[in-house]
Amino acid sequence: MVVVSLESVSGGSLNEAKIHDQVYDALSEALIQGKIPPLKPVSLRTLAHNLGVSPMPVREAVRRLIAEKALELQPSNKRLRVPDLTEKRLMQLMTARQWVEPELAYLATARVTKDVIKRLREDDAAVMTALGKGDVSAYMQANQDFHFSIYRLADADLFYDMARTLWLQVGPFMRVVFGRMGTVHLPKDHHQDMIRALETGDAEAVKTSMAADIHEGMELMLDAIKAQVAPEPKRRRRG
Amino acid sequence: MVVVSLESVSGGSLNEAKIHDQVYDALSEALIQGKIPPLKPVSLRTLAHNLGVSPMPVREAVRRLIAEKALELQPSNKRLRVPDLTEKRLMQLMTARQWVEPELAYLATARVTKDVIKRLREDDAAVMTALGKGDVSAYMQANQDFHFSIYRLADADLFYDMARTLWLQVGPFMRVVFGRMGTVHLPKDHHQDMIRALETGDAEAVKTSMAADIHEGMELMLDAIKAQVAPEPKRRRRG
DNA sequence: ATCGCCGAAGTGTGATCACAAAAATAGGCC
DNA sequence: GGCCTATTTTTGTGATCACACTTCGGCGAT
Repeated sequence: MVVVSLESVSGGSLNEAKIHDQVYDALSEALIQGKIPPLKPVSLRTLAHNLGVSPMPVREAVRRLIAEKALELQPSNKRLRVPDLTEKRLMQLMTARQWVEPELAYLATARVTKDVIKRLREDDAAVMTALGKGDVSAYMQANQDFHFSIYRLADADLFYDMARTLWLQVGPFMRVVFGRMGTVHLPKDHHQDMIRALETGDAEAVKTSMAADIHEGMELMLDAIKAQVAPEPKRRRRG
Repeated sequence: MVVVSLESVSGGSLNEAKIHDQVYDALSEALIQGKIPPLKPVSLRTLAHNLGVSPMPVREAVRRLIAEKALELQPSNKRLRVPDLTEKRLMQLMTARQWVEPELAYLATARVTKDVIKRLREDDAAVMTALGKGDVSAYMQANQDFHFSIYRLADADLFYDMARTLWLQVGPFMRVVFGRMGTVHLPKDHHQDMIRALETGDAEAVKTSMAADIHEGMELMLDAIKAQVAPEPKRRRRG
C-alpha cells in the first residue's frame, strides 16, 4: 500500500510550488501521522515511482528530512529508513517539546480570536469522535490539527518549525504505541481546559495546560518504550 | 576571496565520508564563524567551482542547510542567500539557546574528567588571547570550541544538534555585530566561573553560568539589531 | 537438508544535460 | 545624464546516466 501521494490540486502546468516541496509535504504528513513505522526502509526510487516523479526531487526532500532527523541513513549500510527511538532520545524529545510547545501556546493566547476558538472546538470534537470510534489515524490527525491551530497563531516561526520537527520525530513511534494500546487508554486530554483558558486570555493557564497535555502523552510513550526491552529483531516485510 | 574549502586530509580515493558531507561541514564551519555575512547571495555553481566538486553534492549540502535555516531561498526570487535576522527571530533564537545550552551544560557536569578541564582551560586561554589581540575570527573560533567541548560531553545528541543549528543561525550576524563593535566591548564571559563549577561538580552553578554567558552575548546582539533601524539597502559586492 | 558462494537486482551518490525563470548587463530613448 | 527596455548571463530545478557497493536470490557442494 502506498502511504504517500501528491495531491496536485493546485493549478495545471504552472505550479509555483516546487516538486520537491510537494514531496516533502507528502512525506512529512505521512511521518507525523505515523503512516511509516520506525525502522521501515524506504528507497528513493520506490518513493519516486509511487509519487510519479523522478528520483531527483525525492532526494532533496529526503535530504531535508534527514537533516530534521525524521529519516536516517544507516552508516555503513546505505539503507534509508525511519529512525528508531531510544529511551534517551525520547526523553530529550519530551523535554524539548515541553520547552517549545507551552511557549507557543503562551504566545498564542494574546492573539486568540473567536474564529480560532470555533476552529479549536471543531478540532477537539474531531478528537473526541475519533476516540469514540477507536480510529487511531483520525485521532492523530485531529490532535495534530488542534495543536498546530494554536501554534500557528503564536506567529513565532522558529518555535513553530521546532515543534514541527519534534512532531516529525515522534510521529512514527507515537503511532506504534497508540496503535498497540488502542485509543481507549489514551490520556484525558486537556483540550477543554486549554480552550477555556484561551477564551479568558489566561496565558499562564494555557501554558500549564499545554505542558500537562504533552507530559501525559509523552509519559505514555516513555512507559511503552521501557516496556519493550528488546523487541526481537523480526524481519519486517512491506506493511 | 574564497571562504569555504574542502580539507581532503582523509585517505586517497576510497573516502568513506560522502562529498556532500564534506561540503556541508565546510559550509557550516564558514557560517558559524560568520565567514559569510547575512544577505550575502551564494550560488550552487559558484560554490561547486570553488570547492572543486560538481554542483550535485553542493545541492544536497545546501538543502540541508536550508532545512536548518542557516540558508534561505527567497520565495519568488530564486536567489540563495544567508538569511537576515529580524528582532523577532533573534529573540526566539535567544530563548531557544537559553533552553538548550544551559541544559547541555547541566548534563555535561556529571561526565567531566580532568582532561576536559584541561581542554577547557586551553580553549578559554585562546579566547582571552584572541580578545587581547582584537582578533574577532580567532575569538569566535575559540569561543565555539569552549562551548562545544562542554556540549559534546553531555552525550545528548538531540540537544547537541539543536545547539549547533542555533549557532548556525546566529553565527553570521554575531560576526557582523562583534566586528562592528570590536572585541574590546565584548562581555566578560563566565568561562572561569563555569570551569570552577564543572570542577566541583556543581551542576546548577554550571547551568546558571552558561545561561548568564549566553544571555549577555545575545543581549549585545539584541541591542545591535535594535540600533540598526533601517540599514540602507546599499548594494553589496563580493567581499 | 544445510551451508557457502556467486550472480542479479537494488541502493545511494555523483556528474552531466536541458530548461524556464530571474538577475545582470548593455543599449537606446527621452 | 537618467530611466526604461531588450538581450545575455546566471540561477535553481528536474531528468537521466554511470558507478561502487550492499542485499537478496538461487544454485551447487558437502
